[in-house]
Amino acid sequence: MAGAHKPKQPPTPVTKADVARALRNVAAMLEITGDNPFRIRAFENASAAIEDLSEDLHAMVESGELLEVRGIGKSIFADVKSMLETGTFDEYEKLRKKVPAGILEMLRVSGMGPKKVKAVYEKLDIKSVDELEQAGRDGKLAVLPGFGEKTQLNILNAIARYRKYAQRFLFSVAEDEANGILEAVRRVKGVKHSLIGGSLRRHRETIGDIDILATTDDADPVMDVFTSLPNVATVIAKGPTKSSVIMKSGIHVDLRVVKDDEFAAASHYFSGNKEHNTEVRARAKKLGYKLNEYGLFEGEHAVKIKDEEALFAKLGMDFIPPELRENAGEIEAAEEHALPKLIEVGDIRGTFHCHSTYSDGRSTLREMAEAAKALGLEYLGIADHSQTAVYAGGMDKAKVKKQLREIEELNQELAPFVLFKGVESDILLDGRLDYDDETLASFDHVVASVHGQFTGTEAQMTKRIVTAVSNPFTTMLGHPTGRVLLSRDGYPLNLTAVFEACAAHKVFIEINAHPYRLDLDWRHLRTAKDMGVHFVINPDAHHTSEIGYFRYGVGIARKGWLTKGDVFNTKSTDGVRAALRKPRS
DNA sequence: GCCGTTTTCGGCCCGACTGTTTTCAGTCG
Repeated sequence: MAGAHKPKQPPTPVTKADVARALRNVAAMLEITGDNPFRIRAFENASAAIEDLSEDLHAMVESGELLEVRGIGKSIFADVKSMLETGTFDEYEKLRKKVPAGILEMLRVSGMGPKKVKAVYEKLDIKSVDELEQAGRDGKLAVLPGFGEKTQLNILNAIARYRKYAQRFLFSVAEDEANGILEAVRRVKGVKHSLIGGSLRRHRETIGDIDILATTDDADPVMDVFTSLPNVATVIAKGPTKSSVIMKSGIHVDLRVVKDDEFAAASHYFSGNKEHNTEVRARAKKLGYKLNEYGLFEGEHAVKIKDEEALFAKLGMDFIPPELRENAGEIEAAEEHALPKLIEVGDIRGTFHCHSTYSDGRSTLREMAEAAKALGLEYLGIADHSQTAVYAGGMDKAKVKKQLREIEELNQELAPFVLFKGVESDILLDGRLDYDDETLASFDHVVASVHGQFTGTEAQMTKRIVTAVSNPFTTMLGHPTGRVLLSRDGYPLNLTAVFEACAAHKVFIEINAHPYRLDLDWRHLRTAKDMGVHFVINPDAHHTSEIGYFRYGVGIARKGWLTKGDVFNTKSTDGVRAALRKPRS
């Protein structure tokens, strides 16, 4: 019966992101209809669980494996299955009839929660952000019960901010802003500890807002300094323990202030994602404690904790590095003493995939080499664009010869520092590389990358990349999915097939560390590693100032649970040289 | 709706700030 009204098979395959969005929308609509809060959370949790899956969703539903994922029970499993097969599910359709489409958008306006959205919808028939703005201008919001002049003004301001800054910020941009604020906070007399928390400390690839934590016995001066920083555009809230501002850049910043002996609990509290924190607090409760941002409590009395390490120990866990605090299995691993020893920036001894003035780089080979040396690196892999990349000044064969000669001369002069000879070869439409074998053989390494014609189907793009990876001259797969953060999704790809090919042909998968890319995504690293893939962290530098980007890639590698041994460019120069001399078949 | 050394029912994390309130609801993280 119900099936008769279901839409037909959707025209495009339903993706993981589609399912996660649908579940999140269900949660939002349930909030507005005033459903059981725990039921709402179940849908939110399920949405997050689906979003973080690294394996193929269709396969997991097919095999029933999805039921093993924490947060997915029988009911939501059925919803997901229905969504994959028909494009929707009953609960979703039922709610969509009750809650008009534009209403969910209003939830994204800061200060508009489910109750207020429901109130303006029911009392004023407001169904969109546009209508909400109009009502505010007409003074209609202020007269609603529970609303007032101030609330109306706040909503109008929040709409303006929502319009201007609906987007997120690159990690690198947010980090620079946060460091500036942190410095100012640290200079305030009486501040003992301070740190950048939140998603920045977890090294997320994009950042919604900045969280800063400071400890002092006298909060007022810190809050005064913070809320009157020259780059602050608006003060949203100011209290003795928490203040919020919007910077001129549009980034929202929270400052939390606690007492010095509360630092350990607070720094944990302000670093994990919501799910990690909820989970750890539940663990604490089970052990008879209460955990909040001020400490770990046994009844009324606070347990003395010196640092985060001691806090985890009290809860029967090893220290969980901040990057892992995403509730992705780290809590269980910490209890079983099974967390990996994560790679560190200092483990990196050189890096590859760097451009020079031979293609679209802005620094010469010599400048690049000297900058790498100054960073303490032992080697640098040059990989300028290949001849098809005309837009980027790609090298024809004559230019390649000239560059290789210049590199050899520089190596004589700069030894023991080494420039490795390489190229970033375009992967052509049929998967071939961009030079004849003789030219390819003259390089120490070949980074194979897709730079154009992204519009193929998943099957076509996968075949194209697998073909390139199977080429005996390919050493590394550059920016594997081609995404550009905040602007472009990657091309459709069967990553499982790509990982298989890379493992089989011993091709390194690049973690492109350029702050705009951070590709491969950290969510896939564990799966790839389990399939036997090794990685290389490359800055994709086009200027001397960009070589150091590899540290962003290390952050991503850490989020993906990688160790020093998983990453090629932690090897010494000799180790790298030996590995690059792989047999050409 | 999910989950289980609290195990198939009965729980489910915790606190700060604002604005509209005469004691607290709503929102946020």
